[in-house]
Amino acid sequence: MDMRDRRVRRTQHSLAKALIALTLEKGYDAVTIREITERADIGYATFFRHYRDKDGLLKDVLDVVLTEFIDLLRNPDATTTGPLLFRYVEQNHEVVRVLLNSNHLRQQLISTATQSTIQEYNKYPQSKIPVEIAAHHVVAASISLIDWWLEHQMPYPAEQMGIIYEELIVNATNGIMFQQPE
Amino acid sequence: MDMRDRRVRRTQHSLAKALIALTLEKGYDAVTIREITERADIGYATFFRHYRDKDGLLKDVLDVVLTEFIDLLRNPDATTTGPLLFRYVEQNHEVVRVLLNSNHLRQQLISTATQSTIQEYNKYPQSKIPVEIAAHHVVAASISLIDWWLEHQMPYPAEQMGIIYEELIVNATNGIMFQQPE
DNA sequence: TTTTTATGATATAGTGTGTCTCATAATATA
DNA sequence: TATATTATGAGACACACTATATCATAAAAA
Repeated sequence: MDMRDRRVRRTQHSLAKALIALTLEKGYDAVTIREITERADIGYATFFRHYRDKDGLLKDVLDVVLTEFIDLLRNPDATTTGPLLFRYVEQNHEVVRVLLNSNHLRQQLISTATQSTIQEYNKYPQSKIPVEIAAHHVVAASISLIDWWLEHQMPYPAEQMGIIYEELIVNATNGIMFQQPE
Repeated sequence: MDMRDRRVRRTQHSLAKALIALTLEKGYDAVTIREITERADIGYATFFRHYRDKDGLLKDVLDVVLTEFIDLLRNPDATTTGPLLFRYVEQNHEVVRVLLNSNHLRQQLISTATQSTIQEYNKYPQSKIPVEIAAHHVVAASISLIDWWLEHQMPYPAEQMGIIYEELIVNATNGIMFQQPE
């Protein structure tokens, strides 16, 4: 499919917008391809000329955000600040909600970011707690916190959530992992 | 359906075992009712004489474990010890894996246990971090840790996981929530 | 042994997926 | 602008799964 063709861009854009809207309304699993094409006002068969199945469309929609998001979640030391992370989530809140609603992509996000964090932790002295567990804990807890925030209609500002994130997750874990170096 | 009838007990038990086995093999969502009845060697139509749908069977299978599990997850202060929690998970690891594999029941577990934990936290002095956030953090992180342990074939003994749970989650969070009372 | 009832087998209607074909309209290109 | 290209819409189709209904039979309770 030639993305320079205006029709192709229009079709894929309509399908993407419909998937996001429907997923926010009733959850990813409950959305059917028929509904997507009806909402997008696109022929049913046309869907399969662009994507293998529903997951194919989802992957395409979230490709960019998934990469950026993983970058923000790795290195939970000094590289990324909490407020930065939560401002990003706020700006992309619809797409991030769709992302976290998908079991498969959520797990992919966690395992990729965990691997990065393990590398980061291995640079520093060890602790009683296995690095793989601490890394998974930090990443999974971060996603849980973001998920809670989005599912509760973002009741606190992004700056405050960023500070809470740093205290409750980053500092709390680092305090246990890297206790007084001498 | 009369549970005193031997045939009823046999049918429901076969369906339950088949659901657990198939879910562990390929994930809950991928399991069809046809597969369940074939694996259980039960007529397809018979399934619906006992359960409305797949979720109905799942609910029945996990009813007891869900209740016990919620009790173990609430009150993360002194009532439940980490080793006790992880020994329980170990003894019921197959059913717990099925439980955590279901989006719906996982969320129900988190929100119920979170509510209990909020009550517990409200007995003590406040902190900069909202109680609802801290409670959700503790519960969600506990489940993430358990999930990691089960999905990695329980590489560490339950006792050690219990200690890690207390350090990484309970103590770390309480240390931030209830900093020196004087 | 007799009565009750859960089960198996089968048919059926409804819904969603994924593929295919053909006429048409939108687009790119010369 | 004219022409060739190609994405689209509409419809038919095979397939899989859900959910319900019926009836003879086997298993259980009484």
